[in-house]
Amino acid sequence: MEKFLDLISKEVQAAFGAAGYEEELGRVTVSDRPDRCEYQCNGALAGAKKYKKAPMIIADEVAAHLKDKAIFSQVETAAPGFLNLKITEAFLTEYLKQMSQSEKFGLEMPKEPETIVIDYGGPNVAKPLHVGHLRSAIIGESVKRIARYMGHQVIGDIHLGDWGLQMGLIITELRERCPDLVYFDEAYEGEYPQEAPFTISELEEIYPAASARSKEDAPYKEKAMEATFKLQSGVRGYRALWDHIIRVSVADLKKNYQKLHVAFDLWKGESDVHDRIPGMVSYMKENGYAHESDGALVVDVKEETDTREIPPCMILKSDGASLYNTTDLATIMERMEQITPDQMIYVVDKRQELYFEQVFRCARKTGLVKPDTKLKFLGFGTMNGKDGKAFKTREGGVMRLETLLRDINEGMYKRIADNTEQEMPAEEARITAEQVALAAVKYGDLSNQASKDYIFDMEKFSSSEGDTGPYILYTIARIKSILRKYQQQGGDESTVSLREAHSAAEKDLMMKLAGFQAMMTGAFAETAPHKICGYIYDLANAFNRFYHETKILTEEEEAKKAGWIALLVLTKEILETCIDLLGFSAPERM
RNA sequence: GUGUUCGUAGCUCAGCUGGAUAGAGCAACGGCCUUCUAAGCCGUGGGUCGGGGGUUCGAAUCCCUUCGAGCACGCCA
Repeated sequence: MEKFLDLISKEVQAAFGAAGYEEELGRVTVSDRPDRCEYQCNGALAGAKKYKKAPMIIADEVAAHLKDKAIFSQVETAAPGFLNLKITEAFLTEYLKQMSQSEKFGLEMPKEPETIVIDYGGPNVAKPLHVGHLRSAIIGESVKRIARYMGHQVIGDIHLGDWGLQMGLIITELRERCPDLVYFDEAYEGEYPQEAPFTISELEEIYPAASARSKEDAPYKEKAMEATFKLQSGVRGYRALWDHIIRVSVADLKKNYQKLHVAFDLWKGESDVHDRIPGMVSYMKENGYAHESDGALVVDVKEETDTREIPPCMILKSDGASLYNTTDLATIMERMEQITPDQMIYVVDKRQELYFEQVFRCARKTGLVKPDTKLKFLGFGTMNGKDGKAFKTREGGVMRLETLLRDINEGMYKRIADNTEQEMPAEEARITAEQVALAAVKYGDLSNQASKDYIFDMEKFSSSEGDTGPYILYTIARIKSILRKYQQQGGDESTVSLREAHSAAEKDLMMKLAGFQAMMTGAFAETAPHKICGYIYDLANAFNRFYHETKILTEEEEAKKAGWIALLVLTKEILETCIDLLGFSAPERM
């Protein structure tokens, strides 16, 4: 289905053409002045210079060609050259009917779907998730769902930090504590135990301990580096231990991401491309891309148009070891081989922008990707506390994600338990609390532009007043409640049909619904989940206004009531679709 | 130092491919429940869009400059 605005624009563009002007000028937008019109076109103003004519004259000429068009109920011109339009109820209603009968509300699917890899999450194994991981997960998940809904083939890759010194540190610390473990017996040739010699809680304690010690204890750090080397060169016992670390850790990560409604298609990590690195490095050397600089191996990525010096992309450190760049490039190489995506999107802290610029340029220059493969950096800002500084616990430490979510859930549970309006069993209250809490957190994050820092204010996010997740859920729960009662009255949702609006509020709601496709297209094109938030907030407002002035279930005229029910169904479906794209869901009641 | 992002109401944020009177929410104040969820709705007050200059018929939006804040700048990720 064509977008609503495009259909209107088409008419106006044709009118511009008929009046002897270029059709491009006829682009229509939603009105800035709802007191005067519903849609507006500024083309006459834009065309005034080109045609050396007063904009008002152009506007009047175009208006003359629009007067008898069936889709407009009002065509007016206003100084200095605005074209003010209102559309007919019939046209709007017909459009919404088609929308409600179409797959994905008539959203047009791409002729050639893209394959897109989204790299987000990026946790390290053996380390608990903390609030720093929240944004990547929330934004990445939403971007993934949006792209998928738009008809593309999307693969989410968690890209674990599962290689390197951190692993050596854990192994070293384990060896200090339990030197008798069979994994450290180099003479051992038998099978290693199935059971890991540690739990996730132990693992989470071991890493920080080892990390802290390595900073003060040089010989210890030596051992850790040696352990890292042994692991990477494939020493059996170390690999077996590493396998345990990964398994225990991944199981825990899955559990935690599941609570966030975040699901990855690929659980790849840095270790997956380890074997590929030597080949990639020699490829870069042999083809003259890489050269030595201060002992390190680098690829120059400067370009003439640069306004500043872009440092070269380092492939190997001067001690010959690989680094993050190396595994990232090797990962790109592997993806091109195995998936051949049209686009790769990295949802990463914005402070890494320069770094990724180097990696992308290097990948392009060395032919790791095709010339038309898009590499996109989606950098997000910092999550700050109410003081405007980086979000911390009261004690000043890094807050674990689990702790944060637990606190929010508890607060929300109390809120529900205290609610006298809706009494619900404890079990339902618990599930509802989790749903509302997740909506609060995600909406609070996603309603801000991803690239900006934002203030994480849980009190504000979990309030149902204003532009918040709970407000959206409340609106949906309200609609669901009416639909339930309608069924109890013996009504059948599946047979109802939309009717023309009887009030301004109803028409406004209908026009908001009609804007769904344009909004989705924009949100996808700009990888901007906050546009969905803005849209559903407007939509929820429009619905609540309509709700307050309209008594639906007590309406005596059955056809009228059925028309409203149809409108509610469509509103609910669009709201639920949108929140699903944001990564949360609504309860039946709250 | 170089580069980059940002500066919009008391607070938190939209708007930024130039268009009419710069929008929300919170906070403040005032209304609306014997009828579909008041976690709601309606209303009032509140702004030199950091400052200055420029381009334009028209600038929060584009350009320059200046002040202020954040961030990044080869062997971390």
